[in-house]
Amino acid sequence: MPLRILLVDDEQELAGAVQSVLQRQGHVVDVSADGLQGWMLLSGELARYDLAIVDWMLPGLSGPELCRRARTAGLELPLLLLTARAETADRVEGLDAGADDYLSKPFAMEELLARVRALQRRQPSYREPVLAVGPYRFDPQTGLLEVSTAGGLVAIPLAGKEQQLITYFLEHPEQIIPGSQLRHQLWNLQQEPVSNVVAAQVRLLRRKLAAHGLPSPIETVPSRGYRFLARLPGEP
Amino acid sequence: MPLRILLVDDEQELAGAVQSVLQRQGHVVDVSADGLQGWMLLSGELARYDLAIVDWMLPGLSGPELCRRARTAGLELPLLLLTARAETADRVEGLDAGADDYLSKPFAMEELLARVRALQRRQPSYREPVLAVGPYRFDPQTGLLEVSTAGGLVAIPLAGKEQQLITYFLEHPEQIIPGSQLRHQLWNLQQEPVSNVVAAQVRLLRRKLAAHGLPSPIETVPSRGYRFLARLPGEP
DNA sequence: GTCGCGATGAAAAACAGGTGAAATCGCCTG
DNA sequence: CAGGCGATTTCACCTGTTTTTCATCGCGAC
Repeated sequence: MPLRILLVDDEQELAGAVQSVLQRQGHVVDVSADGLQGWMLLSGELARYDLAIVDWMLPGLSGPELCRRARTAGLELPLLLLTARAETADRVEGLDAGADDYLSKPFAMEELLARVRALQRRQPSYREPVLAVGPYRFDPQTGLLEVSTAGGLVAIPLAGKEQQLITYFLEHPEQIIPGSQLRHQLWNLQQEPVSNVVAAQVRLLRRKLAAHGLPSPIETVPSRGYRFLARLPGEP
Repeated sequence: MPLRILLVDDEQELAGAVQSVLQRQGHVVDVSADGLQGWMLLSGELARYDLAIVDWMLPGLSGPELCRRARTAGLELPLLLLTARAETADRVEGLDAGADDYLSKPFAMEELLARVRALQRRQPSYREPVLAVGPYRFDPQTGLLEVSTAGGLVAIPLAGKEQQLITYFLEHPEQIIPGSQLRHQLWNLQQEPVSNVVAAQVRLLRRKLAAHGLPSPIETVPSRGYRFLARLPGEP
């Protein structure tokens, strides 16, 4: 439910406000003030974004151009263009460039949020599938993690961040995931590296599982990261 | 996983900070304050770099020019350009010059780290192959060194530096490797010569193998260096 | 012998993560 | 609006491991 959002806008003040509003909604937001840099972030492997909000006028690379590039590169995420102009001609150009929606400044935050919600719902990627790996099954709809053990099925309600965390783990089972990577995807870039949020959150998740009598599927690989084991101790 | 990085930047303070942050990530970093010297290091045989981070404005040789030279010389390592905020207009030039990514100053360290990670992942050489020589097999993914002996297969988990060391040995089997070379590749240049880190680390590795009942494949060639023997004593 | 280089063991330093308690935050309720 | 509540983050501290240093030793070459 929380989205990984890229905001590309060079107007400091507005960008800051939008970022904070979106974050308040629980989303994780990166901000770039430059078109080219925004493109880098979008096309790079830094994080996988669920949505990009792009200003029309940008240094480095214009908004529509950015959209065009994104589409050319085969990126399918929803793109929302911001512009000061309301001309129909512009609108058409923006949509032609691959944007999914369009919002003219000034706009009410409420409207932005509404569009974000709409895009999120409408877009191809609105499948929030149930994630299942080994004995673990997480349903984002209910926020319930179900684990099938020898003794039967255990269902554990997870809190927000715990859900995000387990989602990431279930999407990358058996892989060693550096803590820094988790920090990027679940929290955001441009953040002080001095924080043990990840360790803390991992601990909460482990503890919650333990509270239900389950062994932790999250293994710590010293100095490399964490690994989610797709099987309960005691299976092939 | 740890990279050999060249940082070319003439701003003392920034360079120092970046270096220390990168080192804290386990990377090995050389710093050059001069474009020409940077080029020397990059093109020289002293060390093989996995990544170069180059400032745009440099004495001796400009950042883009350095990139161009590197590409012309057929070097394929990822190049990351640092630019000042104002130079937005000519960023394209940087990319044209062969840079893979760029970052505008000032930037958050966290973002630099993220990009470094991304480049590392994105670049052509993202296959971290399993190294195998004779009876030795090292899987960087798991950090496990597997040795097939007469009695079966022994798997030994290795710590960070041990992994780097064994990697280097497995990449240069049967060759006499001067200690100084190891010090360059695994620690860094411009370091006090008064240190026996290499000997100490070699010893730790030998000891760990011995603890698992294996004879040491690392032979000391007095006053010349070390040699990794690709066979267990008792084979042709 | 003694020089130089590397080996050694012990100790120190640096580090990564884990932990519990406490602070903070957003949100709901009275 | 205050108070409460759970979720999340921070803090200070602890622990085990890894890495480096130090002092010393051994050995072969001169």
